[in-house]
Amino acid sequence: MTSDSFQPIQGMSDLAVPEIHLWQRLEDTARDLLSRYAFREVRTPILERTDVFERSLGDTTDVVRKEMYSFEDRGGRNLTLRPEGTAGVIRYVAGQGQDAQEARLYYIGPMFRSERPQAGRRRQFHQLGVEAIGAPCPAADAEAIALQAHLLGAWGLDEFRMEVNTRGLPEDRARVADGLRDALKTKRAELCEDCHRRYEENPLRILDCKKTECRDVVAGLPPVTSFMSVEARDYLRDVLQILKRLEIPVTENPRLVRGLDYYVHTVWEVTHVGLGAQDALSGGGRYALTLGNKTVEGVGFAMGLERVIAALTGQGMDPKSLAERPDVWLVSQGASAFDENLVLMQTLRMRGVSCGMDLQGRSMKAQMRAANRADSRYVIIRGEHEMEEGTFQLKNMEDGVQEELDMPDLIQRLTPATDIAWPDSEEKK
RNA sequence: GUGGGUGUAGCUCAGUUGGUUAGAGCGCUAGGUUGUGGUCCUAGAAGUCGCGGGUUCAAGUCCCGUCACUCACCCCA
Repeated sequence: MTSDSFQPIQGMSDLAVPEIHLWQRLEDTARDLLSRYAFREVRTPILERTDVFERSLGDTTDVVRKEMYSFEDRGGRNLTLRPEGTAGVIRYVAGQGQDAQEARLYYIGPMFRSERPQAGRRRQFHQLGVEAIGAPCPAADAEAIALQAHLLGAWGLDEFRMEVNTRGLPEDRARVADGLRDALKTKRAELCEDCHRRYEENPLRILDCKKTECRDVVAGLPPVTSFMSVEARDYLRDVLQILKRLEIPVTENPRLVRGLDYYVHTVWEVTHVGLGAQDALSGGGRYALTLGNKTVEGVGFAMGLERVIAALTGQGMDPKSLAERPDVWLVSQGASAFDENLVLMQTLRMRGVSCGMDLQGRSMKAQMRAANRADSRYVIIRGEHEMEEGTFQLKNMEDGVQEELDMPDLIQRLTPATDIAWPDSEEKK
């Protein structure tokens, strides 16, 4: 039933079983790998002053103009739910002064954009972002790209494609726009309606228009780098050279465009074939961001985790298979066995054994069904007979083999790790 | 913000040209086996047919509105 009162608000999802297993695995492997690359986590607030985003993303970008969740708080301050992660991290770094000149930081968390949801696009979505602050040189860019490729590989992603381009220096931006307008002047009539608008507003965008008529026109254009300074071209060349030596497979794409205003020099994007219209798993680049009287330079990328998960499940990864199974399910017949099992369950858990039992005192058949549903490896059965004898039935749920054991043997069987010390005073009450 | 598609049990979906008490499969609960799951058989619980209005003797079915979901555009991860 789709009852409105049980539905999260538009474009926001509850992340729960079974997908949550995949989320947790992604986060675990990411944290592990990022620390191997000497990046440290930072958790900045989800809410920032609106101008933090306006100034860093550029107040002409769509993200700022029409996609932000902004509101006034009780003190009349203008606040915004973060639409991306870089701005907040830069705000943090800028406030740290000298100490953070060479910060290597990552974040994982929710971002908010008030767009119409579709496949691969939510209003609340999650990004893992990496920011290498300082070290404004090609090696830093190459390292970030290498890390990105490593991360995607560690997650088990197969068919992703990494494309690299440059935005050039800030002063190259106008030159590129002018150069493109000039080159397109005679062919304007052949462009689509949207691209007519883009010709004025942002000719760079024409380069990644999906319409065939525009693609034909774009194919005949000189590469954007030809409008840029020698410095910009050399920088890109160096980055690509290092990547080659690191054996990171990337494709140079002179038509790759990235939307946010803060990018300079290297930009890149990762796409995946199985994703539909929103096929970008990740985007990144070098940036220079000015906040207050301070400019922070860095290189980084952000990955859309929903999209990574969509790509992985599209590849056949089953979140259910990642669920942890309990070691033991305790089944009891009779009130005293039930009481003793409650105590045994607690003891087992204290010893590192994962276990569960039916707490409602239902029939044995129902308890066995529950054990099966929980996908438990073993079942411990205690009835009147076992209570009298002081024994336990241990049943292996995979092969159905069942044996009667006393407490020391039972403990032996359930604690594979020898370093778990079982007190021999483990008495039944 | 714009356009298309879809809303019937927890899930996936049937539902004839409007015509009695709205169906199936899976799942769930219980029984067949009063001490044993996963297979099988039987029974049961579970639906304001998204919501509101209209047409009609009669609406899950037709009309209008609305909400939600979904896909795409713009743009972006």
